[in-house]
Amino acid sequence: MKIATWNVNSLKVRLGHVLNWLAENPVDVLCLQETKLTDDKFPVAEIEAAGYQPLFAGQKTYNGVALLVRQGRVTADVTVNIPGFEDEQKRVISATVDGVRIVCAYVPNGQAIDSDKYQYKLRWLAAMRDWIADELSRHPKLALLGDYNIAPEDRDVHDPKAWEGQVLVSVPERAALAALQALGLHDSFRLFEQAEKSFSWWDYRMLGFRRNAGMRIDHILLSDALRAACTACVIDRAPRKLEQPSDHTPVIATIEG
DNA sequence: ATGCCGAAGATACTTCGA
Repeated sequence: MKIATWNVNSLKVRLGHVLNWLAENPVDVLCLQETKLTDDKFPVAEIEAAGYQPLFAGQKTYNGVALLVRQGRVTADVTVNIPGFEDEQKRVISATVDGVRIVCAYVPNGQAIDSDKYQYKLRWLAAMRDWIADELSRHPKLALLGDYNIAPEDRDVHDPKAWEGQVLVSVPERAALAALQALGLHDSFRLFEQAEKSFSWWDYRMLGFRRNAGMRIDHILLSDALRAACTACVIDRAPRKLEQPSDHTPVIATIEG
């Protein structure tokens, strides 16, 4: 089984990239973030024609998440957002696919340490932790994929000095990510030998991609059972080189069995 | 160089992203 995550920064603009990528990379599940589409605008026909079943929860302008599940996979128990956590913003969609619990998450950005949005980010992450603890008790095979808006370590940041103490790397955010991992979730990317300065997002400004001035903020966390079966995790930089790219690029994990 | 780029709602700019 191959599972992937990609913040597309508008599915309307990036639909062609997504369809081309799926043709080249026929993963079993692709998790999308920042679709920025209300559900009535979701390109259902195009996704189905590409051989995928779409599950989605969107809103106008901001956020929006989707799961594209390869046709033939058995899908059950679709959940939108974090149960019990009141939230207008559409940031989570989950489903059980061939017995694996897939959680697709778009973690709040946080904007700045002194902003309300940062407090919301920390509250959101605490609610996510509590809910995932519950989910793990029901689903030993669980993968939490998405745009975490957190760089776990300094080696995941192009210029740690410049970013020190800022949003995406601050101590409370990293502690919130560590609290998720303490439930028994593992950063699949770090299970394997990886190139230095491996990133999943680059700023559109200041020639970020050309200078490889990026961050690794898109992650695939795997439960113990899935970690044991994981044979690879890679970042695919190719879509970031296309015309009119998303600022994020896909991350893919391979799980045997 | 966070006044930079890009998307979206709107229609002259603003908000937000990371």
